Amino acid sequence: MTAAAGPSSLLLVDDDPTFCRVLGLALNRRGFAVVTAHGSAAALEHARIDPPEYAIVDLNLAGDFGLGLIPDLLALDPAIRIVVLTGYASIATAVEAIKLGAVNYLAKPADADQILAALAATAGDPAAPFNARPLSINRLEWEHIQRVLRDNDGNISATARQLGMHRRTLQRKLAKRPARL
Amino acid sequence: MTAAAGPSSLLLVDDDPTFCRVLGLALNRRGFAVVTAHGSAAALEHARIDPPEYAIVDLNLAGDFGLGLIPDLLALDPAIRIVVLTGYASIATAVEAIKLGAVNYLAKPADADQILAALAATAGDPAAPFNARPLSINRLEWEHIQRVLRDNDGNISATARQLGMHRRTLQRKLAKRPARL
DNA sequence: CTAGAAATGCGGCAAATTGTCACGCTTTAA
DNA sequence: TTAAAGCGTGACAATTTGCCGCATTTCTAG
Repeated sequence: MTAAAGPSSLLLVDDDPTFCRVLGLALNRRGFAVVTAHGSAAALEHARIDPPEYAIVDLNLAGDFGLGLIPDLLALDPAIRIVVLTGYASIATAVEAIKLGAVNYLAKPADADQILAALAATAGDPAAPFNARPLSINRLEWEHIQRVLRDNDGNISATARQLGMHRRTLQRKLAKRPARL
Repeated sequence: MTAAAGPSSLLLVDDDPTFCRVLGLALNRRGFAVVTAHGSAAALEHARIDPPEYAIVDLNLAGDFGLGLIPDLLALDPAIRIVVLTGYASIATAVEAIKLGAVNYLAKPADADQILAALAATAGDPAAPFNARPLSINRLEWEHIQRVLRDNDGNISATARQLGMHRRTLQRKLAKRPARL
């Protein structure tokens, strides 16, 4: 990675402007020329004009624009290395994404280093270098809770239901960690 | 599938003789010429003598022990349609399996019909089933553990350290999960 | 406007999980 | 061939979770 000759171009597709901006900045700081798009149409438009080297596609709850976007992007340029990122990960969609041509598939939350490693991953190379230290179990749990909580507009009961955990337990977890990241 | 011209040959690779026999019978009843192998070596031997049309590879151990079998089989005959079946399902290994050339990846328990559907699946032509639900806390934790464990080549002590959890606890989690899911 | 439904924030207790230490036994490295 | 690291296991205390109930406070129709 980290091209020695000029910055690599990267197309970031995600509905959420905040997430887009944060991740975009982090990638920028690591030497990528980042372009963001908030939908398939905009993403394809960008790619048509100037096909990027890499693409990060976020599958949010909104329809299936994410998976369908993969072959569309590859049709414009088969060399684009696409990584799928989603908070609603499932094995079924992971398999589908890879079959459609994505080079990797990550479940949120994923930090910039994990994403870079995913972009660099080569097919079936178990000896791939791993540099990023993984999130602790607790941290991972916290991130996930926050994300789902946000999706539910702060509704604790609904969040607990979706997470398969008791409402009381969720309350206690939230109370125990007022602020931290 | 239901092959139109004669029984299709299928290689079933699984350590567990009982599971092998049960599934083998079920597939036989559906018109497949089933050959079973209880290990990579035996599987490759069978495949070398007479490459099957289909193969079902069971990953009984977390990690890439079984995954390595995929390229080996495809090297003998690139036309083999391989489905990976495992009780230790995780997104990380699913992605790896597909990249290595498997046509599908299923989590146990799966019945014969599901497996047949998986064998028949064509690359990216069916509408992707999009699971519009976030992962449960337990599921997310499991996926993460699998990923880190893989990064550490199965080293439980190192994985526990990185995850900020006690080795004993990790062992208990690993021992408990495979039974379910 | 108002009754019923849903959500919230507690307290408490039993059940399950985790942290921790200890011991014997393989691998792996030096 | 030692020394260091890892693995599997048992046991017991410390925490955490599941699950009850209940008093308030929001929604959400009718």
